[in-house]
Amino acid sequence: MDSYKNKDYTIDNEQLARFAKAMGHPARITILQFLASMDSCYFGDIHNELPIAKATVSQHLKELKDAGLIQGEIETPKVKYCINRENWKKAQAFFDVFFENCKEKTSCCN
Amino acid sequence: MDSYKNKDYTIDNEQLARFAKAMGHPARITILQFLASMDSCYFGDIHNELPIAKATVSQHLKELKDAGLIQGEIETPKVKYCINRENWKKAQAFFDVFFENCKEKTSCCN
DNA sequence: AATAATGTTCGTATTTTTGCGAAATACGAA
DNA sequence: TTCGTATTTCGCAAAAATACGAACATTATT
Repeated sequence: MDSYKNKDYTIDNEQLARFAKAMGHPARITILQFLASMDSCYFGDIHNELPIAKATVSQHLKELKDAGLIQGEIETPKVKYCINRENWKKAQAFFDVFFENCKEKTSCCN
Repeated sequence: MDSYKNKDYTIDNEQLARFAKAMGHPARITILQFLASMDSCYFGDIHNELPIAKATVSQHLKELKDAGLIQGEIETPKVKYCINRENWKKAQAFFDVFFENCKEKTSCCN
């Protein structure tokens, strides 16, 4: 009998990967940065920052929303987007912890 | 004449997205965490932590290596992997700056 | 009611990612 | 030289990501 291996990913690792994946495209990084730098942010403003079609921008926004990093609010006839601060902090904490776990170790191979 | 738009992504945003993308899969997060927590880390050890085939592990390692987050060293007949600390710090700095740019603002929509 | 303004959704095409098993590679040991 | 160990590469398939234009939905204005 082979030794048992617990082979599932942890919830935390799944969550961190989810956040990272959402950030894994320059358009989405640009969107997040843009939103993080201002209060009022309509779809059109965001589209204006990017070298891609409206439909594509909309898709990227949907992914960011699904990952929880932003939120949208209809303000007819426009749509106002902004950072979801609660989850933003959560993401920040996840990344912080992740990177802190690689503090100086004496004997790594480099 | 339409107003000119500078529509290229910045190098920094491309780089950050690249790091984020590399971290955008639970297997790769798990690998990075594992490597960050120890000094000696052979392929087999890594494979043992994951619920996927060797070939797939090898692919994920390649992506992490291509993104610059890890490095491998042949130690015949094994291959020893470790965190690339230089780029790790770089990535950490990128994420830090990114998240810090969303400090408290008074009037966001949430 | 027709038009304009603002986004989203649909349909589609292309590329990339994820995953596996089998074959290949490299090399030390028998 | 053949065998076993350790890992990568190959070939393939399925699924997901990226991107676009066209069509649609909504509401404001004429």
